[in-house]
Amino acid sequence: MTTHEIPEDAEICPAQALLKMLSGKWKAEIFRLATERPLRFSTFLRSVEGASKQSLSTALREMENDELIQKTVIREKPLHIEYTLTSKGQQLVSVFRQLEGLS
Amino acid sequence: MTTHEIPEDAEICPAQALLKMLSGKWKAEIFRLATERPLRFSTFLRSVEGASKQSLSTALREMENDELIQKTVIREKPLHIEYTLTSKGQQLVSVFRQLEGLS
DNA sequence: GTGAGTAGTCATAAAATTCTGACTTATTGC
DNA sequence: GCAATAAGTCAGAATTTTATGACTACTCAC
Repeated sequence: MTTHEIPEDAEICPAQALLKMLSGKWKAEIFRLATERPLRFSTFLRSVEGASKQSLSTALREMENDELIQKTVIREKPLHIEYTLTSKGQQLVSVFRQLEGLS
Repeated sequence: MTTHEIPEDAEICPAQALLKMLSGKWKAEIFRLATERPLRFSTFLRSVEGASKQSLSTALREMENDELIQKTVIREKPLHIEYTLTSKGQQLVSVFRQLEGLS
């Protein structure tokens, strides 16, 4: 059968793709916090009630793959990791800010 | 205990609220189709593979409550119902269009 | 080398979301 | 009245997402 392969992930609409990248219980919050300051794994868990290590870990990895955030190892007093917005992520911020004007 | 009531739905960020309104398996697609032409219940079910009556019904009701779409009874040849974007919904379209410019 | 802090992974359990299929109500054509 | 179309609702099943709790690995201070 030379089925006319319907692409499994037929994302024609960029906005739709973006919504998918930020869907899930914690991704929007992760993104928002990362706009304010570098995000750390344990800090997020402590401050955001209800979130689990597992979900956070998965969300961070997916957002990294989607190039919304990036991971940096900080070799300092307490060695740790920081997640910050990529330039792609930063670009979204200005679009989101416009939303705050609307009704 | 006069707990300093942490509002259960502390949606301070409008962008976050919007993402929530468009989260779920079919809402983005519903929204996108509604930007193109009035949306009908059975047409959606026929054209979008995998969607169930139940989910569609729920999604439409929620989006109506969120004032993204509105429901109109069309008293014509085959009496039917049309879902169209509200002005609030329309406003979002221009914001989404900007997304298409980004990487 | 022991203990504390940071950042995870893994298997399993619980919870939330979505689908299935039967049934309902209203309108229209014959 | 009878069948067809449109737009649903409802209970229960299946699927997907998220949470739990135990455990690992690395670094640093003592």
